[in-house]
Amino acid sequence: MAVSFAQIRATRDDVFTENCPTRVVLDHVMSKWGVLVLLALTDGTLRWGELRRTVDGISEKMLASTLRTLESDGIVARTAYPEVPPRVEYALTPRGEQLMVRMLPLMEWIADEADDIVGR
Amino acid sequence: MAVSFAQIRATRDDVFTENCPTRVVLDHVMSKWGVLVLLALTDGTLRWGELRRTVDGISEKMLASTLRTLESDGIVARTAYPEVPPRVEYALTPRGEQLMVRMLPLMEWIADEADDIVGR
DNA sequence: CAGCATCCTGTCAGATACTG
DNA sequence: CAGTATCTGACAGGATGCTG
Repeated sequence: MAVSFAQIRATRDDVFTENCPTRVVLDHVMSKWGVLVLLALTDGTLRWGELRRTVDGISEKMLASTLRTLESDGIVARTAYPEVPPRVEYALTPRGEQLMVRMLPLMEWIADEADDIVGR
Repeated sequence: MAVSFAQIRATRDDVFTENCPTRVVLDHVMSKWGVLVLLALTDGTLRWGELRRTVDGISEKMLASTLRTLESDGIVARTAYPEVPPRVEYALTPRGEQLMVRMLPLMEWIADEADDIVGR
């Protein structure tokens, strides 16, 4: 295995402690809707309505709160154009891209194995 | 970027659809306690009590249900020894190790960036 | 020691309606 | 179009007590 957990723990010993920053980021980024929104943005900028349609089943409320969280974490960038009708675009920031580079192999594996795991 | 989301989507077009296997596995594996338990098991077998102490803040109920889910997904293996007092050990299965190989780089990045993201 | 059964509660998330 | 506001129910999750 390329990197062991002990290695992570060596540089940061509070990964398992409640209320440590790692857990907070973990909850934002690995949340049910968080991953799906990030995944949707991986291939490029999307508008609010496109996101809503792409992430099947997400409510407006959850989309809004997910986007706000990811934006305040500096993972997603929001750009509003002063037009009528309004146009707002969402994209990954450089930090968000760094994140997705690491998350995509994981997603790819899950997508491949899912049928076997759930058992169909 | 090594792998794009479009690439995943090409082999599996239902990633964004509700109630598809991918979403189920995603919910199990990326759940709040799921990741932490998996992380704890990455460096080797642990007993129930060790897991409980390692994953700070987890309740017995959540530990039990998390382990049952991961076991039924074939990601974690449970071994009970017929002794008094009872001894039960949990370890990653080969499938679980495959998963963690892909999750560790992500965890490492999150652990590194967490302080910056949360802003301390 | 390693759990399960039960009860209880707070939060999250869905539905609906409204607005700049 | 891109949201916000409010209400409500469901369920995640905690506390407690018990058992093989």
